Amino acid sequence: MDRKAVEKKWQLKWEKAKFHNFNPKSDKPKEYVLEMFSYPSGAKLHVGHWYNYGPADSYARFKRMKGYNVFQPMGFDAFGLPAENYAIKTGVHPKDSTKTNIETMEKQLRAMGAMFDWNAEVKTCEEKYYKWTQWLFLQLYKKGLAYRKEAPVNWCPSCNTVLANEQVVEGACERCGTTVVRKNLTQWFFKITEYAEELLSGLDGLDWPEKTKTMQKNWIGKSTGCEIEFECDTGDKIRVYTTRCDTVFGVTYVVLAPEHPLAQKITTDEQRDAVNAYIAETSKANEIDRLSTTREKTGVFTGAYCTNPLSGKKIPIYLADYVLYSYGTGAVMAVPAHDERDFEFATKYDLPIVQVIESRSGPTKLPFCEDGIMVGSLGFDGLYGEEAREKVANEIAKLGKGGKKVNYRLRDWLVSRQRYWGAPIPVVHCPNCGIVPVPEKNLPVALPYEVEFRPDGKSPLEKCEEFMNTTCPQCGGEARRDPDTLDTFVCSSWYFLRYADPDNDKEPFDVEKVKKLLPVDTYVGGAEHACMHLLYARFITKALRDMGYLNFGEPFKRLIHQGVIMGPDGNRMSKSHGNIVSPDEYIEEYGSDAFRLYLMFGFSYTEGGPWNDDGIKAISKFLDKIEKTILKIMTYSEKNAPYSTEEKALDYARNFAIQKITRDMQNFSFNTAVARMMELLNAITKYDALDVKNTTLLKATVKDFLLLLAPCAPHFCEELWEQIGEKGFIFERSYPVENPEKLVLDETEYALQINSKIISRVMIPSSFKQEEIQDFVLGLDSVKEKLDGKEVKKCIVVQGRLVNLIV
RNA sequence: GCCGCUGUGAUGAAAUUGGCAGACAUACGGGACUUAGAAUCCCGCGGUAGAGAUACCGUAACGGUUCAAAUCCGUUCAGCGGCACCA
Repeated sequence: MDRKAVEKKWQLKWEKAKFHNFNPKSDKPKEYVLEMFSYPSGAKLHVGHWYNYGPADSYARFKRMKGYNVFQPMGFDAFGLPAENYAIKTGVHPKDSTKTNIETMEKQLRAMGAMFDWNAEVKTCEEKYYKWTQWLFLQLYKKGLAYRKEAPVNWCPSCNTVLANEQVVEGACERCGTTVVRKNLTQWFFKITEYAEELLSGLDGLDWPEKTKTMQKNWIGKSTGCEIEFECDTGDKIRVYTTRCDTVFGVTYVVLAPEHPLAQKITTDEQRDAVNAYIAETSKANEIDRLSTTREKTGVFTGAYCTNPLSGKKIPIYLADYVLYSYGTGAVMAVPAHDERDFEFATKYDLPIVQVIESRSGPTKLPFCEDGIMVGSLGFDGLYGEEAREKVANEIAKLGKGGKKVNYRLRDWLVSRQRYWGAPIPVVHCPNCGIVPVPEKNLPVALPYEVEFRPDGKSPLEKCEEFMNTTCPQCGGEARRDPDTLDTFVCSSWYFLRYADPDNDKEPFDVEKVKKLLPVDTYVGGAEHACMHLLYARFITKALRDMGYLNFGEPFKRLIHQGVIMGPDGNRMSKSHGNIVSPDEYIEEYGSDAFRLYLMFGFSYTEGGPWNDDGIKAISKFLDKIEKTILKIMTYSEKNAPYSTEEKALDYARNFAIQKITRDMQNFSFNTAVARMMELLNAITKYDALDVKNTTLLKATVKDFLLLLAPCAPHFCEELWEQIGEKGFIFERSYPVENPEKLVLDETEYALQINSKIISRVMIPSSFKQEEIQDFVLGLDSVKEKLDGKEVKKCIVVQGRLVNLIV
């Protein structure tokens, strides 16, 4: 078979018949199969794309044959840094390079032969799309879920530009290697923290990899503790957050983050110089240094004191940058005896260490950070762990000095980027009215083409006067636009909704259409998005739901991560490793079906692994053998119809394969599914070698075989389907369903064990029940011989598996 | 440092979730057909001992639970991924 010609032929036929376009009128149950859309890079489709899209498409095709109305769209996550960086390097405008790249990739994706519904295509850099991304921003703003505040950004002093987190590699600029510093700019945020609790609890009901759920859980980082108020001699009140309020009697000092508003206020005159110097010093330190655990702790005494509300003791107040202003209250109570960090700090600055917790088992070695028994804590002595914390927290609440509190590690999502190639933030800054959102009817705020995007310290858009100068929608006076663009993760946080209604120019999507298609039934993509895209998309979905646009809160019911295909050397494929494998030559030589099938067979889908092409030739031969065998068998005339042992065996193999392959396809266990197909082909060949055969059964089996294989080798199977004289597309046919009767054999092989050691295998009638099996086994001569007159104490029978005699 | 995952032949991997370890392939070895084989077909293929039937050992290492462990529990080692002063 000329595979390349055959691929072209069927791709054309499918397209002509609009065979892959979703039919909204169908009464079949819908199945939304989605693969993460790709970034249009200049290079060709790489093995990773193929590995993501090929097998996932086979799944979609399988579901179609199983009777679902499948929707499988594809699009491009087209805004973003790489295009802009490429432009800076070469001078080619991002819009132009992106357009060309999308054209090439689209062509390649079509050549792959996946059943993408190109009618639903979405490109996030097009006005007709980002208009609605901006709309989304405005809705969040209206709801109070988008706000502005000053925040540190990554700044490269050499390139003179803001960097995205992805561009900071080990604390240095990805491009020039200069150490990145912190710089405070006013930034836009989305209040994802508002949904922290639901983002956490919603995970339980999802059919997602446990690993990903755990990562999101840790990222959200719920912590249950207690806030306690310490009153300063100045009258100011310092609230601290702690998860160990049972150690409150061991507090020997209180620490504020250097940015804490009270830091300057409470400082005494003698300490003022030292404190100012310390604050100046720490503000210079960059994020990376500051967050490093190995860094030695530093701090400074403020000269001020406060009072422990429970013990009444006076304790000093320090500033130290090991306390984060952005978490909890930005202040902590230090208990050196029961916290490693406080212990280290107290040791360095010679502060008292007071033990108030005792180990339940063995001696207590300080710092002792586990749960223990309270000591030296007045009326609380003797209490342990959770109960102790409960009682202390209640007491604090009773005193009006705080109480239980839940905190999350999750921070709000910083969405503004001082970059060019993104959706402009639809906001106007008016000298009279302040921040004014652009009215929805004026959307999109179009991204201008003629812009100097080479970095020189300013946001690229800020240099474009035509863009920046506008009038205030509220007062009509002169005003300036916001020069920032939105993080590309904003664009990708709702694209799966737009697929349902991609050409709507009245609204982001028709609510009814989305209700019908969403949520996504199966989402396939890389695990690297666990705490970014997947979390953002969940947040946006919940926010839109609460605004009344959606009737569901979780966008992706089932999630599958394909593994990573590494270079042959076991490293991640990259230019710097020089280990990139291109699919093209393989497709040229063996065809896209063979390549896809090899990807499915050679790797465990969710594991991936180093590339190795040893098996691809074998897959190609497998296809050749199928072709040869099937075409030969289909020429047989149907006359003989014996049905005995061999026929039963073939029928068993056929139905066994149907059962297992169906299960494996459903579970994304593609390697075993293909293995079962090979087994079935082996059974067919074996039967075909007989002199007398039931050609009716054989031909029916062969047809089932083709139907089973079709999702995994679509062009190849369409062609054979036609060649054996069938009408219409093979994908219009139903996937075979096993006949359970044929799976029941007269006899089943059992393993025979004596004292858990296998002594032999025997065939036992399948209909036998426990006792019958036992009697049957004990009656065997070989067993009697082995038992040698010993008494059988116990007989364990595992139906259909084994018999274990304990003597 | 903390959290999570993984560890099975020469190789990619299977194993109905506690029930015959190594399915299905690749590589390798042997044979058939052939002028020839990188084509096709057949046979073998975890290790050790043995001519052989067979026996013993074997799922990173050690220990435990069980009639039965790759699978469950504990300790250790190795690799990968995530988080990284979150009080």
